[in-house]
Amino acid sequence: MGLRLHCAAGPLRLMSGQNWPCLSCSRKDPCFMRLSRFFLPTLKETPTEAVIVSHRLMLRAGLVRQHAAGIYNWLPLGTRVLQNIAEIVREEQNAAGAQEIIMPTVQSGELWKESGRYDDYGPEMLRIKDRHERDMLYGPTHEEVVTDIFRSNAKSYRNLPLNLYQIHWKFRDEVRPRFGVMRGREFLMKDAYSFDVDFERSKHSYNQMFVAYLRTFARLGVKAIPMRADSGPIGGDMSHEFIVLADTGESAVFCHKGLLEKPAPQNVDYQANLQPIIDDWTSLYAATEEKHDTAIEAKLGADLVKARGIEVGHIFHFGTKYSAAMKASIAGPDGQPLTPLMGSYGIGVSRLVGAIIEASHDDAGIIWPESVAPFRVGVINLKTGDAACDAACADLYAKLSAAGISVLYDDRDERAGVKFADMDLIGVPWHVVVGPKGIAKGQVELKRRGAAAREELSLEAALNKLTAK
RNA sequence: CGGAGCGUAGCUCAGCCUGGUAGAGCGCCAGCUUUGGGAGCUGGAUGUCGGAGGUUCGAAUCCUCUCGCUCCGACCA
Repeated sequence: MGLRLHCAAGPLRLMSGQNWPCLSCSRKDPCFMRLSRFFLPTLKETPTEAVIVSHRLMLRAGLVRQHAAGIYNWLPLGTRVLQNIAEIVREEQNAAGAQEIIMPTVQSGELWKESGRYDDYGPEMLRIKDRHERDMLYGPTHEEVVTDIFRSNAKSYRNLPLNLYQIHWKFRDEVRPRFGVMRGREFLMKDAYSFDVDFERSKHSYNQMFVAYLRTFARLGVKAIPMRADSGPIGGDMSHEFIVLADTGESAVFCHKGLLEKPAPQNVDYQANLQPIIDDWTSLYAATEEKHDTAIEAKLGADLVKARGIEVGHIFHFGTKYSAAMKASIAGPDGQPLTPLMGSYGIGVSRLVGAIIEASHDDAGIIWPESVAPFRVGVINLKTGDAACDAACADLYAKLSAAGISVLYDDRDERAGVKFADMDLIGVPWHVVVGPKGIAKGQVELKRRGAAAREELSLEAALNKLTAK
């Protein structure tokens, strides 16, 4: 069997917009790995610096290591999860009509002086001087840059509508970074920016992102509830935060229980009027701690859900704030200058890794939703060196891989307990346990991570079951 | 940025008060024994005791400065 260790994931993958079958590299074949060759430094004990469960588990499961306060190295396992999340975000952005670009991480301060934010932004912005003493900065957000791209390249209303997005690293010099990647200083974010000719079109762009977000979070395996957020002077009702519900969330949230069961929109035509979908979701009460209304909640009675949540997305319309300040006007249909209306739409990609763990874990470790799991299936060889076990595992490994399923094969010469513990800790969704007793009867065990039950079945039956998904 | 605390082996921590030349458990390496939920025994490797300066015959320990990290608060994708 050809062992293809090609998944040395590169950061460039995060920037690409192509739909490769392998989420971790440019190869067309699926990713799989023998654990004996995979760089997975797991920890039995919890490092003292980690306080919340997702941070603890990310360190213990070997996803990340801290480099400096609020700045992390992503190890192979964490990188795979991050890339899986980014890929789902990317697919849904593309489906909604947004186009991927890459803007600089280091920006010129000049643009920020134009918009007025160079002075307004404060010490959260990391300011840098280059060798010529020019004011540079590590981008905390990209409204200025994208507006500059727009004004110097879009000429006419015919270029609209336009929605440009990137999945890129940002830096905000938080006073107090904490909670691991949930509130780091450097973080991976999807940020999209829409340009439209008038309010109605702009609202449609907003609605497109709203729907794309509902679908994105559903695919990521989390419940994210849209909640009305502060919108500033121009936004009207066009500002929403998307909050993942998790018991350990940082802030309290209140919502109608109907929102919890509402399925994400299917087969969306993004050109059609999306307003009914938005109205359907926003008609039910949902509010964060700061904005909640006890009078409304009293009327909801048993329909009220009190929970805790983590903000993972934020969309808002801000009209001509930047396009006007930066003189980004184009020719309108009547030949007169037209200042486009803009919106911006963020998803905290690296924060989502933490948020998903907060929402999905148990005492033994992480429980990944299948869509973001670093590997879909873990094959546990209980007795490495036993001819029958080795052969069965090799067979499973090859066939699962051939079927396009990412698989992690624990071929290490370790005790059973260590293998079970590690596989639970890193949260692989499906475990196939191959031991000498079972193999003698032609059987293996199939177990779903998080479920107590194990199913004994033949090797073929296990394969069929896993490849049928 | 206000308040508090911590830096000793890869991880968790003891030693510091009362100075005497570096420790434990886990992990790692080798061997044996084990083998279905983080095994047992034997042997081994590993530290500029965060850094700099000072006091002293002698500093992980006392003093000064400095860097880093964490927690609580205010603030945020």
